[in-house]
Amino acid sequence: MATNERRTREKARRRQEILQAAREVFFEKGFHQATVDDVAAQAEVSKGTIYLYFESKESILAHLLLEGLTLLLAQLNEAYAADQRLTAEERLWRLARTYLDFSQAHPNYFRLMMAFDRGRFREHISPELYEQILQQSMHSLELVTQTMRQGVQAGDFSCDDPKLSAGALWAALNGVLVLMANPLRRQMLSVELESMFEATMNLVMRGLRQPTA
Amino acid sequence: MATNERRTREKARRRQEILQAAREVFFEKGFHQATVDDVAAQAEVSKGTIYLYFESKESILAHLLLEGLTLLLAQLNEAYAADQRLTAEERLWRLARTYLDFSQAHPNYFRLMMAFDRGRFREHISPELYEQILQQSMHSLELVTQTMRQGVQAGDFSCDDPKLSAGALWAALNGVLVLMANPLRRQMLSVELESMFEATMNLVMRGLRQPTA
DNA sequence: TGTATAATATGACCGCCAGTCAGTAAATGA
DNA sequence: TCATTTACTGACTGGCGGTCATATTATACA
Repeated sequence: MATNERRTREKARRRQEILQAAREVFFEKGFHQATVDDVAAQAEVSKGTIYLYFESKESILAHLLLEGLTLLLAQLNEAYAADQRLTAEERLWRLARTYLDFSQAHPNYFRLMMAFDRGRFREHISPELYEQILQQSMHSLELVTQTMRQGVQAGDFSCDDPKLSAGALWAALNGVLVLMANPLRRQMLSVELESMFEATMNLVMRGLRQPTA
Repeated sequence: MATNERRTREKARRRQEILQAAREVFFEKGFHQATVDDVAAQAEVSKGTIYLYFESKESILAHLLLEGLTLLLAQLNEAYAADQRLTAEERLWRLARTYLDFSQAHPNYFRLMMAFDRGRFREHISPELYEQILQQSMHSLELVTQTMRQGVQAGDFSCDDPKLSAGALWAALNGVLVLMANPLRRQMLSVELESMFEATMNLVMRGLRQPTA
């Protein structure tokens, strides 16, 4: 009896349809403006059905975030593995550039990531989902940490703790991307994202090259 | 007739009472959990009265943010002006440390500042208030920029654009403070805020000292 | 002091929305 | 064909931000 199998498939498809509808509605109107009824209408199901597939509005958003993280991780992986002969510094630049590009190409996903760090999600989603989200970002960070180690081993970098340095780079980039996402901040600093990105990366890179005091 | 004067005074006092109540309620329960009725109850007025003094729930929050920014600016000013003989590098460390301390001593104010950067306020508050908030942060940043200039003039730093470097430092610190505010992120990185702060500052400082390529 | 007027405060009420659940429809299997 | 499980529906509920007609209090003036 292949019925069950088909059922499972159809259920997964319906779930994807809802997620697709949510992506369109949330990214179009913004999470707060968009209502679950909007999503239901877009997905051409009733509101009740939404809640058969997702536990809450926030949970839908969290699944979108997971999508975004998976996409980002894929791109970072690609950047990381593209050329085996890259120096650590070149690799860091590539990873950072990939992150920058991602934030520009998928601002909505990026916003979700930043919202996650601010901790609004935790209370509204299952621990399992939360764990998955965390895992994805840990994998991404691991690529940076590995590159730090590579740099230390090659004698290019001198840092006591690669993980710490990776975290610092990550945090700094987050800060830049969030800050420069605001048009009025750009105006206030009279500078565009690209310049700020390069300035920050240069500062950090020079710091990494320098011998530890 | 001094009646009007007294009226004005009492109105300002009532406004402060509501703000005080909002501070307690919002910081205790969190902005989203707290209701305007909660604030009204705490302030011992009716809900309607709240709306005689503030245009919206978000507007109250924005005024609290302004409070926080004013407090921060005062502390930064103090740190900046404390000792005239400080080198630029020492000053930057003091300013950064002051910011760090502020974020720890007043996490709720700090959260508001970060929320502001995410841009959720703009639609809900008056342009004037928005402008004031922006002004406060510009003043704060100006202290950092000035210090950068000092460093360049003294020959300690070599950076093309002091404002840009100030922005980079600011953004990086924001990133660190936001990231490390999340307990699970600290766990993920197996590091505490203090270490991350110093690591990031060291990276940036070394970058500033280095001659530009 | 009494009364008209203005300033202030109130809380019942409205519209909106996330989330629920009793009921309906469709698919399955015997 | 009919019983049972599965999938779906949308009217309804509770809660909250915000409003406004009404009440209360303070002031001005005779």
